[in-house]
Amino acid sequence: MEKATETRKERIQKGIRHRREQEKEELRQTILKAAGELFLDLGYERFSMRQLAERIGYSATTLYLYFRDKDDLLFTVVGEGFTRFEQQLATAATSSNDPWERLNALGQAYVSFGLNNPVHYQLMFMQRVDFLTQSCAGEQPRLEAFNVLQDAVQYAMDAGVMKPGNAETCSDVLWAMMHGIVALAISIPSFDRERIQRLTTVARDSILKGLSPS
Amino acid sequence: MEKATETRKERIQKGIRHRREQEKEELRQTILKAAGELFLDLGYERFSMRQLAERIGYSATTLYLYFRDKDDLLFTVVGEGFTRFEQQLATAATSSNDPWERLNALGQAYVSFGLNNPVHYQLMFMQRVDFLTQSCAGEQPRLEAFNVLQDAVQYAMDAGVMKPGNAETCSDVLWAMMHGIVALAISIPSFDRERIQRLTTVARDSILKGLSPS
Amino acid sequence: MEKATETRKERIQKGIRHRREQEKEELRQTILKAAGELFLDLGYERFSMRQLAERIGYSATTLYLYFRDKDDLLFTVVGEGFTRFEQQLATAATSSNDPWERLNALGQAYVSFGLNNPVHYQLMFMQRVDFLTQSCAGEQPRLEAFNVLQDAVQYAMDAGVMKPGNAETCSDVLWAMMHGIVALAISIPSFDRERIQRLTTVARDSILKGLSPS
Amino acid sequence: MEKATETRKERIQKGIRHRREQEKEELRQTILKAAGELFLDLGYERFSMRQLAERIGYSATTLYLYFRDKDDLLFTVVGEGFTRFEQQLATAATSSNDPWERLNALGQAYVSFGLNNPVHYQLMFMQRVDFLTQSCAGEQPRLEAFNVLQDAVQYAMDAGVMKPGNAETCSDVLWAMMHGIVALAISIPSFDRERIQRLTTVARDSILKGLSPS
DNA sequence: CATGAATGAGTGTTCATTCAT
DNA sequence: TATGAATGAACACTCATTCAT
Repeated sequence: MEKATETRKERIQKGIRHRREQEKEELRQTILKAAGELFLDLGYERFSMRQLAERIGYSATTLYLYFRDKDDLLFTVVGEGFTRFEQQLATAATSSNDPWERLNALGQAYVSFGLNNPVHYQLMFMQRVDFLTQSCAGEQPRLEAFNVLQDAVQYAMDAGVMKPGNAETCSDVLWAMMHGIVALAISIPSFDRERIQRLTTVARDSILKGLSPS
Repeated sequence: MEKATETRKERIQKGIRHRREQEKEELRQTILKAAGELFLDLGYERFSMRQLAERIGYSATTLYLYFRDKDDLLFTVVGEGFTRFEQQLATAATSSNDPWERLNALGQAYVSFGLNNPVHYQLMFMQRVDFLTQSCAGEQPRLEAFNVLQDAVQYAMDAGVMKPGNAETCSDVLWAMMHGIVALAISIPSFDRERIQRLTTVARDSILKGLSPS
Repeated sequence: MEKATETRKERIQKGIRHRREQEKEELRQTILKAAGELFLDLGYERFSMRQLAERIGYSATTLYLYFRDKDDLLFTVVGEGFTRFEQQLATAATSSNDPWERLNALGQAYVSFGLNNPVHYQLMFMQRVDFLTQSCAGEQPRLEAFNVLQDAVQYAMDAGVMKPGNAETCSDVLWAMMHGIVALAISIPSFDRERIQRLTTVARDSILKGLSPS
Repeated sequence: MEKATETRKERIQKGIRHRREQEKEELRQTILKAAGELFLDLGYERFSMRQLAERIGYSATTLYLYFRDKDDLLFTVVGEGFTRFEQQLATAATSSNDPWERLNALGQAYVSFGLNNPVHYQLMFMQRVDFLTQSCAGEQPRLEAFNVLQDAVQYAMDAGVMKPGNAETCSDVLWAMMHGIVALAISIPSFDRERIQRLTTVARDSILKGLSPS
């Protein structure tokens, strides 16, 4: 009977623990979400822990229960962005077996991610590039996300639809093109949606044609 | 003799005045140089007048003898960069009458400027784009520097060596390509000199081929 | 029993909360008191938050937990003074139905307030008169405190014990007399208690006699 | 002949010296005048040596050739005010042999000085009373300026037109009345010229009547 | 006589962070 | 778990003042 009681207690405790963890995770997500919005509102430099706390209705101290310090919070936000980024690239990379279509999908995914997540994109590729290059403890370097691009290039070369050459270099060209587009779109107000659309289209056609075997 | 003496005095005073102005100008340049580096190290917001002062070995107060405030200092740094940038683009734009060579020269000039002046480039195009878009008092908007690029594109289209289309869009494609190259080169350490060299070469060949009439 | 325990907990928590609020209020009052003294010592502009902090043995940052900024702090100090001032005048104004006694009581109250609260008086009427004239948000202008004086004058005129005339002007005369006495008493050390006493007595007798119907 | 030559030299030097002293004195006066205006424009606290220098077109350093420091300059400005103040009171004190007219003239002179020289009056009697009470080296204390007032009161008492009593106290009453009027006029915007005029008239009539023998 | 260059001390204010509860 | 209280460090900027020339 004692055993049973203990089991029951355990079960209850387990349940409580589970609920608590869930609640904790929920607040954590709330913080991360609000942090992203605040970055968007105030820009990277003006972002402050106090304002973040005020926005979510908790005390500033509470934030430190979930993140070691400001950089830890920031790193997590960026990390989240990378995860989504990698997922979307990976999805695009497997969307088609046609080499051109695959590359096209990758480009589309890249630019879309940048335009739809300007805050994260800026943090990841423009303001805190250090997070990109120095991998966090125990994880693969974030830079490897671009292997899928290089693989797709190699795939296209092997298939003979792209003129042969250094796959890394070709991949770099594509990356530079995409990054240039997103960076300009994010930074410069006069690049409105339509101008970006035209730019993207012509860039894609040109670059693909340029990389085709002559 | 009195006259002569006075003349000598005058000459001496002139010399002194000249030396003083020169010293003043030297310190001004020292400040600007150090400011650029510090801006690059820390970003705009974290850049601090005190740190700058300490770095050049002067008191913080002294900085205000040379620049009205932080923004004035930054604006001057960026402004200098723009002036050099525009000059180099303009030189490139008149270097040849052959449309392709002209575009090529422009691209070369753009990328070279970025690689040789990473501090200014980041400030101009990556961190304080607001200075690019909102022209300073009484001057043309800095954005017009890119008219030379668009003009060169139009020139190539008119000459029939580039496939016809929207000159602005084609110019945007070139700009995005160049900006992407420079931005990656500046931000990401693994982009060493040779990798950039290969990237630049392939990018130029591809993009020009891609924009040629089919 | 559980219930009882909870109740006890609650009572304790309530007590703690109460004590905290009390401590907080105490520090607030400490700040206000020290601020008044420092304002008086240094004048408004030379008054500094840092010096105040040092004087009360707290860090400067702490002050901002209790007052939004320097002006808020000052405004609170002055506002407190006004409240007490108005109360004392109001009490005096209702102390008697005899017109002369009422005026006398008002004068007594005014001068007493000034002599007993030199810090507040100086802030209110000598250094930050702007707070007097421009009413704070949503409140009546502080200047209306003097309506009681003018009313008492009108009351005396209506009763025929004061020679008829412009009530505002007569009220101004009384105000000027009282303000002059307090200002000299506060500012000039050689005006000791006895000299002030003699001055006040003669001033009262003279001014009342002077305002009587001939 | 040598002697004559020397005499001539001396005369010339004397002349030069004289001219120099004159120029020096002129600049000194220029500074003092500008200082007064700047006090009026900015108020006592915001007054700054740099702005004063800029206003007169000299370098800030130059001010220190004429005044030891800011307080010295301030003291001189106040001292000038006192000199004018004393002169005007003295003139009024000798304007008539009729006791009432003399007192009246003194009151008029006092209030006029305050209204016409609000900057100096504020410095002298409201903001830097320390200059009033602590006499500067080798001079009589400024407070003695009020002896003329007390003498006039005594004169009136001796003549039997003012009710007998303590001359100092009666003088204090008059001073308080006058100071109150000027202080309110200077500090409170709603005291416009006409209101002050009415106030002054009634105050004079009342106080004089009040002080008359019953 | 006059000044340009320079500075230390100080201002109000915000920040990330800690600690006791 | 959450927080209120508190703080040291830093920020941009202004001031009165000095010193060599």
